[in-house]
Amino acid sequence: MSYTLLIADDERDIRDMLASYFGKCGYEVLLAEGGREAVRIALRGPDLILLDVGMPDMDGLEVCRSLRDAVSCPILFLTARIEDADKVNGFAAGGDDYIVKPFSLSELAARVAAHLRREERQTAKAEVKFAGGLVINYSAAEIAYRGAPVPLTRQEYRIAELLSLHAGRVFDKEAIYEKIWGREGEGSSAVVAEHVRKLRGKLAEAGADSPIETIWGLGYKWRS
Amino acid sequence: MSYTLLIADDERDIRDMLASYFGKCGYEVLLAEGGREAVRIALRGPDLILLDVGMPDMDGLEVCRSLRDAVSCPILFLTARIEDADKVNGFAAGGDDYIVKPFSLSELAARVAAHLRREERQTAKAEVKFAGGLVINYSAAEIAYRGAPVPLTRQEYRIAELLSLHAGRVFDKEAIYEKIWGREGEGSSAVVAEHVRKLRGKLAEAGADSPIETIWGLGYKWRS
DNA sequence: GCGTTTCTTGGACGAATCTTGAAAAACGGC
DNA sequence: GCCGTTTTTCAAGATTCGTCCAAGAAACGC
Repeated sequence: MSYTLLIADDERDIRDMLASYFGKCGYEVLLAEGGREAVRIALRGPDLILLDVGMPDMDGLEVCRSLRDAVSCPILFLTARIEDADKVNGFAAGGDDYIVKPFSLSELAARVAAHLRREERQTAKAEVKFAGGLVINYSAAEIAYRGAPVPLTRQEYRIAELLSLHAGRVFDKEAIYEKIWGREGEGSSAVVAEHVRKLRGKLAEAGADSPIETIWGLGYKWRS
Repeated sequence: MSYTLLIADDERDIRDMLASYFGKCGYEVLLAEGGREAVRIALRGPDLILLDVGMPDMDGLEVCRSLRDAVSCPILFLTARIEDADKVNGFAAGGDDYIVKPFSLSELAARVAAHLRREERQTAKAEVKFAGGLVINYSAAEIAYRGAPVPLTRQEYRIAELLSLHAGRVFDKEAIYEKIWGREGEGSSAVVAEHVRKLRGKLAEAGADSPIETIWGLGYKWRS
């Protein structure tokens, strides 16, 4: 399961450098060249956002403020401004970390990983009950309906896991494919659709009414 | 609701200074003079832990490792060690932040607040409320009026999303078309107008008075 | 190796959605 | 109040999207 980063910086060199570095680390990378673009792309739901503070069209702080209510992922500022007051402003805008250029890539990577790990720790409960008698045991990778385990294949389970962990959030088929397969693919949407069909079939067979809803033209979501 | 911090440092001056500062900020403060004591007190479940790396009886990293599975709160390292490798070690040990001495109190306070805020955000839904009882949940791609979701099609939702994110700004029809369809088109204005009509219709049907205003000769805007 | 399970791909169908064109209404300047 | 322009409305055709099925490919356990 791969994480998606959104990197927003107006300087092409930095953007490319970060993209290639995190790409090599196994992350999916989305790029934005400016603040407005960052806001738009952020709605695709990255797992973490790296935001340059000084961008010409829309200030990073401003981007952060306008996103804060809409997306819940960690937002890390990158900046050359070193003053305390600047840092405090960054946090006040809703940022989760403030990294001063020039930064070392290893430290940046460690911080990114730490924030992602924290996100995961939040949701790392062994067992979660969902409406309708469905219970998912994430550590055992098992879904049960009224005590009886539902036999799922790997991809089916992973899709259920992804959607259920973010219950209520809409994922389009490409996003699901990228998260689970860790790469982009052309026939991705058909593959995902097929697995969702199987998954629904097995859940229905077990007697549960499927918690996976189709949002026409947008994707799937786990009923919350 | 006041948060409880655990501050672990073997130097009495620093401990007292931090305790008094965060005490004034309204936090409950627990103090530990060494690593072993920190582990013991941490089990009382503070909301956040400030951990000195260099303590005589038990290294901060060690403390962190032994706590990580037991407590899920953020752990912030305080240290004079500035090397990248040290920082990376800190994060690898399960730390959530790494703050180099001498640090400014305002920055430290901002970081503490950011980590606590993040904990809280986990439970909060990502929703934005607009005037007139309209609520948009961007991650669920859903618009609700007085709790009842308004069934929108893809393009309708996207237009609402675009306009609401930049409430108050006027978009002409070509601009909307380019943002959403990602290309230029000739009949674009008619297409957009049609979708806006449908969108208004559905919002009106749900009972909400449409937040989309027509600026004659210029385009549309979301009432702010 | 061999058989079984799981994954992936392609195509057909129906339904939901999008787009288009033309006519009616609204607006603003004069 | 009239006229050109812009917006709104309506209905029908075109397109996209999701579901389903079946068969081939790949991975897996033994």
